[in-house]
Amino acid sequence: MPLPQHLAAGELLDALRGAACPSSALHLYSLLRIRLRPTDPSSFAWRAALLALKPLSAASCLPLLSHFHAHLLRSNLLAYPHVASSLLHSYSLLSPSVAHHMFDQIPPATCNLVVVNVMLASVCRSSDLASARLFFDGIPDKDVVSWSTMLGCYFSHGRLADGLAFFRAMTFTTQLAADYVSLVTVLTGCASAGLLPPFCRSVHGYAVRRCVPANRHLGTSLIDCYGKAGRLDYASRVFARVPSRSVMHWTAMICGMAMHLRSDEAIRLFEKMRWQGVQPNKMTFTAVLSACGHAGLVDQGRKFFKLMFEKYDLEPTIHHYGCMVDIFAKAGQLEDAYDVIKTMRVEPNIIIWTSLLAACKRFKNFDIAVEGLEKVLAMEISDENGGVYTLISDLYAMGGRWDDVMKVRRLMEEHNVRKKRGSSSIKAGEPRGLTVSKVS
DNA sequence: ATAGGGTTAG
Repeated sequence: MPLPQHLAAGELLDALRGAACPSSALHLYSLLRIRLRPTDPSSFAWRAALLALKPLSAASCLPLLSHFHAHLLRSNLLAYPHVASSLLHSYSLLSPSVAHHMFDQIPPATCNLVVVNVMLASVCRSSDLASARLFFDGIPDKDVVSWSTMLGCYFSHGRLADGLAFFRAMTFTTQLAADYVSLVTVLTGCASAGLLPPFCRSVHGYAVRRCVPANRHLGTSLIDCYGKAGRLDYASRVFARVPSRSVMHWTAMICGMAMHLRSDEAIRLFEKMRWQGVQPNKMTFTAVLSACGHAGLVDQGRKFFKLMFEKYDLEPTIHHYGCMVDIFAKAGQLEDAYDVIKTMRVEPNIIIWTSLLAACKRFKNFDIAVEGLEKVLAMEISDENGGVYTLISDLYAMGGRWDDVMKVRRLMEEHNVRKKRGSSSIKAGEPRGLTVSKVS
């Protein structure tokens, strides 16, 4: 980047806004500081500080950030809540414990609700649900951001019923109007659980009754939620009423179709979207490739996979490779599936190997399974992937490798014991009084 | 006007 020595303060601000890397941001900021030296920290100065802070949380640059922190403290800019909240936000992305420490140092005059909400989000990301709830309960004048942060925390901890109850408490016991972000949060929670359509309908109804302004995020979430809950009719209705459909709307719709095995409709939608000049993104390709997998459309899948990087210049991710392995594996083309794994440019994960192994079992091919068996056994197998042990042991039995069968059976037993103990200890340790009825 | 919560996948 050329040194913009000649730039005026306003132009430096613009350059700072575009700065992508920490060093260029700090460099521009120091130039700006020289420009601003005669004047005291003004609104102009702290705007610059905010812009310089953004790139500092993008990379892992804790030392740089601490350095900048010291400067902000010296120049008294940290007294501005805007600056303090941004710095806290940057810290919380790099190191939650440092963020916590900084929060304790913030003087009361600076610590407004925005600062507190940033800290709440940090606690939600890095602590357990109980600590987050304790922090939330301690906030005196909660606003809609405090509530939606806590709401998202329930869902990210997999506590769907509690999340929904919390949402109801928010709408019934406070005067706060849910905005589109809180609705997107609750809809995403419903969607990830594949919850029954009534939940989506009641959230949708709330949005209509309370005239929450429709925007593309809300529309996308509604389509996504209805689609995943299996109400493709409702999803289509929302989709049809979107004035200018973005790639996110299309993708949510295609995904819903793919998920409920309406593969030909998913593919038709995909082609229609392209025909209307909308550029598919990585998610769109994941959705359409999974549709091909479900329907056993090998050639279509191959075609779309090629299209993705040849026409749209998108680098395949592990999800796309996973879809391709699935497409070949389900069709019994085990060599092709194995070939994808061997040539892919990402490290294959347990899902991908499992997909191949399941097909090897179904099509009785031990030779192709051998490498996968060893790879999977070398991986960390989480409780939710526990079923893979049975698959592995069945495959070894199929190959006549009885020593390995015994070895896996032993691993399985250890795994089961650990699993049982683990889940019971979590239940016992869980705080009880943490229900929404406590919310005033 | 400027800071904080959400973003689709197997």
